[in-house]
Amino acid sequence: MAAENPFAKLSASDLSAIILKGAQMTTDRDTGFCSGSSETGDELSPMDHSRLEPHSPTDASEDSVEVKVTPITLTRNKRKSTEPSRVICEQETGPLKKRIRYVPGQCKEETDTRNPFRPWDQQMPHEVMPNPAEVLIRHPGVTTLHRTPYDDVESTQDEPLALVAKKPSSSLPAPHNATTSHIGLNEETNNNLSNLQHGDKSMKFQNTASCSSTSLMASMSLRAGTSSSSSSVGSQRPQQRNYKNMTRERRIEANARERTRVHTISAAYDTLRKSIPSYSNTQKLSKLSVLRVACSYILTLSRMAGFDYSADQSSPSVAECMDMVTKTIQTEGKIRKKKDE
DNA sequence: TAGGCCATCTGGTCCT
DNA sequence: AGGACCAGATGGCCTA
Repeated sequence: MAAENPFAKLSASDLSAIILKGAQMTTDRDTGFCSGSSETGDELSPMDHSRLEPHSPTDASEDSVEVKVTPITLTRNKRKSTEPSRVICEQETGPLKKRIRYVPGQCKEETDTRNPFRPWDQQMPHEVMPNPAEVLIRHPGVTTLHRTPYDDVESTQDEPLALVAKKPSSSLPAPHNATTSHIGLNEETNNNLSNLQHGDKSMKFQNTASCSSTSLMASMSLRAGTSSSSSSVGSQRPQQRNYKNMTRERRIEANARERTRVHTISAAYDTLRKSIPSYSNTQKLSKLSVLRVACSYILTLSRMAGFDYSADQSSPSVAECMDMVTKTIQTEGKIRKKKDE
């Protein structure tokens, strides 16, 4: 039962029309776009808005209605914590970027194969992209919620940070000393120290062991599998497990799988992002915007093919769909601006 | 500087 | 039992 391709019915004129529409849209917006507060030319009239609202997936009210975000009490400022989230060591060099952004133009040669909808793109959507999970290279200063960065010259950045075997520091630092650097500690010790600072829920991992500084030191030798300086704590300590009796190693493996899974999803978003018309080459639509634009874009194409994929089966005209997708791209483009490169 | 967006870790649940 | 999927929590980056 092969699925019928609805776009197979598109005539050459239809395809050229929508391609031209998209190309014109991108070129027009590229030249005229500025910040939402200052731009005037691209603004739609209220009439246009009222006309298009019923079909627009970008209706802001959708979020407020369907996704009721109840304010969380006792929520502290993400960036203005009263106490430092972690101890910054002077030895930490380089930017503390959490992740390294992938810039296509820096990794591939310039080509002439361009998407008619996104003429600035360096490649066509169908080109095979490397698995982002494999491309991802972590910066030595990468910090995550449950890990603090460390500076180990023996660590290899080719591996996921969580899987890099760490050697214990030759000298044991005082765990509760505010001036103590995390540098040189192994991963689990960093976890513990971070947990202590953040009061994180992941301290469940410590349920089987006391959360004292002694256990922190013990975990250091446990993880490293050595008895260098903390052998006095006990070399026969059982492997730490969480509430599900999951070992630390299995937790790390699960984390890696989860990262791969999320990276796969992100890659799919990137593919979809390349497959839809966008506002300009200086912007990167958010995932939510990508979904919104894609929905309106698909609806437009389906209407051109003679189908009606609208949620309310209102059978909007192709012209209305064109306006809708244009407005969606405009609206979503204003939501987020990427700084000029 | 507040807020949006994202990546990451983690635990819970479901499925094979 | 283990993996996939999901949601919550949290910190970093970026922008208005």
